[in-house]
Amino acid sequence: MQWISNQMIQNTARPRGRPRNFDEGEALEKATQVFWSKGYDGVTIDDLVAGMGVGRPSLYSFFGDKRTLFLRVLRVYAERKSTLAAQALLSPPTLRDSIVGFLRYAVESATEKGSAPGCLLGCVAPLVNDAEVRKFLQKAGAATTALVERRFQDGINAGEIPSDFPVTARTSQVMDFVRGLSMRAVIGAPRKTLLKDAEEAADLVLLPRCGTVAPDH
Amino acid sequence: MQWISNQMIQNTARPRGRPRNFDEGEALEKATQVFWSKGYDGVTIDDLVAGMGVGRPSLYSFFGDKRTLFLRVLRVYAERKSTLAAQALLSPPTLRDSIVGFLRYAVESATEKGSAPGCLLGCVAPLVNDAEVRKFLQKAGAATTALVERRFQDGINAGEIPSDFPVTARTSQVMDFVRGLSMRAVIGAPRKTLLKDAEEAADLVLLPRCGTVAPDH
DNA sequence: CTAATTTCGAACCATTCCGTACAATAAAGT
DNA sequence: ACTTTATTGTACGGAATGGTTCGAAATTAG
Repeated sequence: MQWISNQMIQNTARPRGRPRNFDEGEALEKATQVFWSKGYDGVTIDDLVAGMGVGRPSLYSFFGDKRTLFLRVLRVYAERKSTLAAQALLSPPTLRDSIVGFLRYAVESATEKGSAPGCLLGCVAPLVNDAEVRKFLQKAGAATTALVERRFQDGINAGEIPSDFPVTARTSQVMDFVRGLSMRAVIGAPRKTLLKDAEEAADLVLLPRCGTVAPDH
Repeated sequence: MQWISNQMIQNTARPRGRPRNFDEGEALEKATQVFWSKGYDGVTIDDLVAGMGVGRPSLYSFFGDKRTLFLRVLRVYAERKSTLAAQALLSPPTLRDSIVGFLRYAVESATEKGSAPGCLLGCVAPLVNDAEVRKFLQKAGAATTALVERRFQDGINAGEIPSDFPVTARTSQVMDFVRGLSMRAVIGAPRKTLLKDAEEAADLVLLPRCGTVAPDH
């Protein structure tokens, strides 16, 4: 009975020919770092070859050209990041901790040691002059925006904020803060500063409407 | 006495040899557009030659290489923009109009028809991997931050906001909104949306401290 | 009109870069 | 062992790119 063992016990049914010299996931991870640190237009194929540890012909045959690879990188990056963001946003019991956690996560991932500063989705991809990339970014942005908005709604339902809380406005403000904090990370703002500002931003967007400042005289 | 007329009446003392075929200021303006629309790494010398209307050897002899030209473009762009931003910020009599005007200007210049979306300083320059560029951006950012902060202080002195108004926090929040709104312009958000959000952002940052939302249960 | 000065435009060269072709290699199937 | 299949590494041809050279053009000084 041991003749099928390979396919049955493990899922490692060795394909057929010479085995690959790289792990697809790791290679994509490396590619992410390359694009992230050098920007789309700044990377050459040789950068990717060197950074991914994949031979040039293999790169083309498995990942296509630069644009195709970038779109794929973008998708897996967005997938992972969106998961973690949702986790940071939906795990805490209180609304304030959710918003703080969400913004803190944005800052932490934008100032991670060993990665490039900023955010691939929020800072570098927007500058790629490509309709499909733009479309993807709009879609991804709308998705996380919806997530934040829902969290605010839950906060209303839980009575943490009044029912007349301006949810949509505050939601896009949270998103703008994410963008602003990420961009500041890119130009070298220290993590500590950004973390403090993230907290203060959360406090701000949670402020209840209490009568606009008097626009008198 | 008419032999000095050229130098005295006009300031057009024709240098000596063949006259230039381009206006330096206009050429820099065109270069700005090129960098702005294609990003630093995305532009080639030929792009600049085509976009500026300056021959390739002239470009090198008058503006140096790409990096040098970019730094110069950055400086004149920052100069102009900072002037207009200060004007938008300091002209209105009320604090609210100042903040609204400031954010509106950011949105309008980031969604100008005929120019690339976003902001050369806020969106494309940060991605340039260059120490001098980064330093310049930090300096420019600090300068406009100081401008906003001073406007808040004036608002306190004028009694428009309470004296315990958290000036520094709100200032960096205004700056983050500028960045966020600009980035959204880059990914294609319509001007109308951004203008509305700018106004709401101004309302938010002007909100007086009125007790944080209860972090109970 | 001639000489001197400055800029322009075409062309050029070396380098980088992209995408692919081809033979060598490493495995599985028979 | 021999064939088949799949991947790797070298290496290549063509295109693009960066920076410069050089003669022609345009203008002023004498």
